[in-house]
Amino acid sequence: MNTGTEAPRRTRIQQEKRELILEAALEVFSTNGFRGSTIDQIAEAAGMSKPNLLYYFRRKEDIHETLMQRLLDTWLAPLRELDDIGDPMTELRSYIRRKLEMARDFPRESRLFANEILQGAPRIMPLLAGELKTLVDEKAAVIKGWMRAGKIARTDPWHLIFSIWATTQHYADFDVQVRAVLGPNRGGDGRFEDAARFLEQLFLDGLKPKG
Amino acid sequence: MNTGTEAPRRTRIQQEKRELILEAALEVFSTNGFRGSTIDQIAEAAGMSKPNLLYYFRRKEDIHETLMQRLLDTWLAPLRELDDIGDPMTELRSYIRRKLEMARDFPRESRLFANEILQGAPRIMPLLAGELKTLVDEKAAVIKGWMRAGKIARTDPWHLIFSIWATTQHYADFDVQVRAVLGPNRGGDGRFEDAARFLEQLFLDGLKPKG
DNA sequence: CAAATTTTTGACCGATTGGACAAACGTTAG
DNA sequence: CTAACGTTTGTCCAATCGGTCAAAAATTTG
Repeated sequence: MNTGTEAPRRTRIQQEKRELILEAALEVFSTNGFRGSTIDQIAEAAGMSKPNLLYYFRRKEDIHETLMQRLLDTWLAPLRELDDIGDPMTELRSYIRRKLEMARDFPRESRLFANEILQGAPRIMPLLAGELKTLVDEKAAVIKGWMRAGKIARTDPWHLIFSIWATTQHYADFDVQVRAVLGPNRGGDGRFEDAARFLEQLFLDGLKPKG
Repeated sequence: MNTGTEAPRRTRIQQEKRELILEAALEVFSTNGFRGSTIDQIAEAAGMSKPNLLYYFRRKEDIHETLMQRLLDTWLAPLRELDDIGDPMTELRSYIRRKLEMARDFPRESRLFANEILQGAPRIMPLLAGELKTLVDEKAAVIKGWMRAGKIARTDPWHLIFSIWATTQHYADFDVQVRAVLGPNRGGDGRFEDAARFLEQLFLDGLKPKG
């Protein structure tokens, strides 16, 4: 009765090994990009032979695709949670905080995504112009409502969202540079709290001195 | 009298062809990363055969290295120009504007740099911890002076610089995503002016509604 | 237990990779 | 013209690439 289009049944071993491979592939892909990564690298990182890996994922692209699908769900979760119910300024502040926490806790996911976009998003272009655009447009409308209600200053909601993405993901994607510039003292574990404090002030009050 | 360590003398043809190769390599490296790019791709983009290309640059790494050296000079120029002479707020605003113009006019350079950092900066790490850190520390001191003088709000100067880098370079590195989300209307040529307006407001006043 | 099924691996394949090399070609100075 | 030098290319190479396959090993099922 298996038509070939249903979700495949998987044994316990298959589930475990697939997780192992995806974990290893996340590490490798996020630091070398898709074309820069080899199946051998992933297999070695996963502690298995190349043919064994190919038994679970028949093609290199299949691993990357699976990884990307999972990524986008969790990656956009904070934006999805941006809601119209609470206080706008609080809502935005907690969105920024959540995004920064994700950059801290899931830097590899951020870099995997950055690698894909940097190289022209050849594998997720439809998703960007479809699902992502829809979501952002929806949230931009929410933000516009806040502006009309005088709850936050009037600006471009789309570019506001871009600026939040850029500033928070910077601490994952450019982590090497951030740590190099901050040096051993300021570049330690505390750098994310410093960043959180700074970003909160930036998005709240900007840089103009208080009159 | 050539000791092998002096700067090599180059014919007119050599200079021209080397330029041609570097231009082609910038295109290829910036979209595929170092490992993801092949000499054949660069040679074809430069309109010459692979052995011919290797006559001008003996190794793939040599091309990338030359590209990176040139890049860093021009890339940090705007920050170098940040000076203590003018009005602080104006000075910062024009720094942001210049960085955004560079993201618009030299997106390939931005992506080349982003690719290198994303992959752990294996080839320019010493530069980051050396020359770059020195420059940023110097400018952070200037900004701190402005804060002490009450010219701009007190925050972390290093993270301020990061946020300017992140928000401006985002429009080069994530250009595909920006255009996909903005759509054909808002994502056209005007997007950089929209971004400029938004960033100016963000860094000046933040998002708090005017009382 | 034994049979059926799933998992693992060594060996292998054609294609592509970065690079070497000598020969051919073009250019220029004497 | 010719010798010297600079430029270009076809051919080749070893290493690595993504992926196949049959057979061995391990596991599950009856």
